[in-house]
Amino acid sequence: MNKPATIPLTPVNLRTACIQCNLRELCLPMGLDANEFEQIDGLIAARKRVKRQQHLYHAGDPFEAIYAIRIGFFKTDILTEDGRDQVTGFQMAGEILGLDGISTDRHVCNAVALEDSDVCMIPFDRLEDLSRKVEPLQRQFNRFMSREIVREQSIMMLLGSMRAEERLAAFLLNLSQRMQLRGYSASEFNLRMTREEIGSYLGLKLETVSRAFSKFQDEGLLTVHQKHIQILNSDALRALVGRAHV
Amino acid sequence: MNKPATIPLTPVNLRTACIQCNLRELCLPMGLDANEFEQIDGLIAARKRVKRQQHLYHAGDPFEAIYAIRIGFFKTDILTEDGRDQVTGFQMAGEILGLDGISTDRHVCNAVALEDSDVCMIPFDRLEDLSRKVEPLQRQFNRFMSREIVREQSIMMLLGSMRAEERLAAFLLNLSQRMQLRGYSASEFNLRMTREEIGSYLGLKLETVSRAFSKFQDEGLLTVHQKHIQILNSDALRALVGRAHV
DNA sequence: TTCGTCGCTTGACCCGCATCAAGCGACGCA
DNA sequence: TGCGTCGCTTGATGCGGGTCAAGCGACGAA
Repeated sequence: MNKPATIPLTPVNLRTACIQCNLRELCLPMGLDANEFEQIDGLIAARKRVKRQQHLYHAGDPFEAIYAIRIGFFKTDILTEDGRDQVTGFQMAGEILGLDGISTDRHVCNAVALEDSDVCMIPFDRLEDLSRKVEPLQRQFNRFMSREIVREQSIMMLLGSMRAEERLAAFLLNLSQRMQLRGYSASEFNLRMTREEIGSYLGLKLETVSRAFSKFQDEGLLTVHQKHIQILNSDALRALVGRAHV
Repeated sequence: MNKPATIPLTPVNLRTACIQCNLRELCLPMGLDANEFEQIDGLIAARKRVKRQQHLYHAGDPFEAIYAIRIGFFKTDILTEDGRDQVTGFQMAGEILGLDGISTDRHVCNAVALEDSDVCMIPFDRLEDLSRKVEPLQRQFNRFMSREIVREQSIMMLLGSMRAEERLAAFLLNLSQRMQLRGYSASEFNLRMTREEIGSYLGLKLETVSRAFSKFQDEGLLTVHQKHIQILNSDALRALVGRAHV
């Protein structure tokens, strides 16, 4: 459990952190008006750079803040003492890390950058204070929490009732959609995670993930070259996910 | 999709709803002091009786309130149009239903009573208003949301990395612990749900659940008679859940 | 009391995915 | 430029749990 060296803080003009951020329509302050933006001034305490493979926080660390991703890509995972390990999510720009720490005042997961990343640190007590004053912020925050609950429910559905290829198809479509939301191509992108991490997230072994990729490629649904994915037939992927079980 | 008749409202002295409730140390107002209890007066808009097999709400219904269970037992499930169906949780007294509806203003799950039940309806806008005034209520509510996130993460772990018997053992231990928290026996209780519902929750078929019960019984870990469970060796169950995968 | 239904148990069989194993290409480092 | 490592692919084999099927006991209705 060797923790990384202290993460350097980046000095920025935090008074305008959110207003100038081009993610504000995806992120926590989504939908706030100019006046409300003034009020949430000071929500961001710091920016942190997290290099690839570095931890943003560890399971068990005291919970003090949540983090909004400005740039980069993360995974969260849980490693139990008996060696069971599971990726619980992949997060990209505009998404929030650390919500699971609120319940026990300690982080439950590890958060690890899968590429060099940049996050906004939002001290939780400050967020609570502001949420009591700025109603739309309170509402947005509640929605983000609820959205996380819904997201996890859909993973439960996936793990509980889909077979390997359906899971991978669902995973790819989800990634594709989130890339598109951020202005990237929905059909062509680079995976940031390994086959093993995908498998861990989907409840599969890496070999099964690899085989499913190959099968999709053989069937002309997509092309894979290492981490580069090009989706050729997203309808077929959707059909896979949506098809009823006999 | 035949909806049940309107659920009858029970007239009660709602001004003292929480103060007089013996679940207040498990439920949302957990930890509030006398003064704060005064302030959250009016949080409960109504009580609802929900008879066994009746829906409290359906997936797709507009989200207006969350519900605190006073008496009874519920399941939540999702039924997708392609016939995939999954139980996403079982809820008992003091627990909160409906948090997943916040994100989209519509309920995502169905909530069905598995025995005659009694819930407190908490209109969500009223809760948001009060949360802005009563800081400990805000904190408790955030903790409940986060706790739901953590609960679902543990189900993800279970579905992603445990085998059938481990899943059932984890499920029984969890039930047992929650029974105990509510003053019931940890070692002897009646299941409210069918084998099929257990299986759906655990990502297994009902036959597999049944076989695992029989195996546990053969090994002397517990006795099963229909829905009546007596746990004889909870350490062995814990060992099953905790054991490392080779 | 009888009958029908529902939930559960148990057996037989089979399939999807895990497991084990070998090999290969990309990449980083000496 | 060569070598080691890491991530990935692919094949062979086995097993856990899904599927199909039969039967039974508890319970409710007539």
